[in-house]
Amino acid sequence: MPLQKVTKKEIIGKATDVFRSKGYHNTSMSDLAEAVGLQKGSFYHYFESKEAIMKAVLTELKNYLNERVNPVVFDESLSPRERLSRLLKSFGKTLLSKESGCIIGNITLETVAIYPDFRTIIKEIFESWIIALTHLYLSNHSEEDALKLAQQTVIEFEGAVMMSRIYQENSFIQECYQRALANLPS
Amino acid sequence: MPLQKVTKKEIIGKATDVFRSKGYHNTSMSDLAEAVGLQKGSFYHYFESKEAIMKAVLTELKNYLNERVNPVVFDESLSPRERLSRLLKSFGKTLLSKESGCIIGNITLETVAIYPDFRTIIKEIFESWIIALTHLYLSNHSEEDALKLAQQTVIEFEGAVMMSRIYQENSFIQECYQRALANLPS
DNA sequence: GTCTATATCAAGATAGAC
DNA sequence: GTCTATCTTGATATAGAC
Repeated sequence: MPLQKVTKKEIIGKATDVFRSKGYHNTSMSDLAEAVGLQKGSFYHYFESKEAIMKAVLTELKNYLNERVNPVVFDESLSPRERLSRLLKSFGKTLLSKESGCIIGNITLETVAIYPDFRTIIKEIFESWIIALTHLYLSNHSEEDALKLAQQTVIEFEGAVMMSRIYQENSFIQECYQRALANLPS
Repeated sequence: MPLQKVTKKEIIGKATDVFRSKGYHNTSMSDLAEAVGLQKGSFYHYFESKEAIMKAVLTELKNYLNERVNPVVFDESLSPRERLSRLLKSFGKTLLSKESGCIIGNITLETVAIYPDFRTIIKEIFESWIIALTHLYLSNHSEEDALKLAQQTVIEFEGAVMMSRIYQENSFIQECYQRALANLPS
């Protein structure tokens, strides 16, 4: 029996990069197979369709963010500002690449109208992120204001990533981080 | 000689709607032809490729915004706040649809890494918009602040449109308008 | 579990009749 | 200027050998 070349988790990781840089419709099953060193036919042993692998990528992102990234907001040994700083940095590390932008943003605009399943997972990702941010902003804002600020931070994050790709410079994202931090006491 | 069914301008108008709702890669030449009531083969009489029609759509948007939308910022018979309000409304009317979001945002994330020509036109669109917004914000801000606020307004606009599509509600865009208006004296 | 081979279909684009 | 017919390619997906 032949050697197993990859694990499902490894495939999901590589597929994440491919989808982020090429988008959904412009990514072929060959692209995905090649990225993990499999023949196209072999790829179907792990995922039955392109929709299935995309869903697995989104679900893995959601789980990772909920288990490894969002919980930092409850670390009371750190100042709210420090927690926000770490949250934003981790989010960037998980979702962004310098050349390709945000995988969630890229996939959202391309698929939200066509694949309700994708939209559901993406919505959950944004919802937990907004909850985490709201928790931090509550340290010096009313509940209503904290929620609005959290939504605004997410909105600016995605908008800034788009602008950074058009202008090919990072300053928009940096300033977005700074504005978010300015919402908390220093 | 056969009847001419459509003009180039009409095609560009219909194609704008199709590209906005289906994106670039998921739009086929058949989709475009069908939208204007032509056979696929006939469509090539007007545009030699999908890239060409997309470029024409972006260029037309750019020209329309520069000639018909952005100039409102120089209408000194109106208050800066009223001018901003009209500018934002016209931008929305030109670029957005309730179901499909912003054509510029949609096309940007999908093509910016692949088609430098698209990126050039899109960048010009954002640049003129930022210039127009900066002009308005100059009425009560320093040059540096006005530019930052203008960039922030654009960023929030695109981010808010994305969020409004995920959550399927309009409030994000409304609040984005309100925040922009709050930058000017009432 | 991986491979090669292949079925099926739709895409972008062209040719030529009217 | 529009049509039908067609070429060519690349896509998703499946079948079956090893």
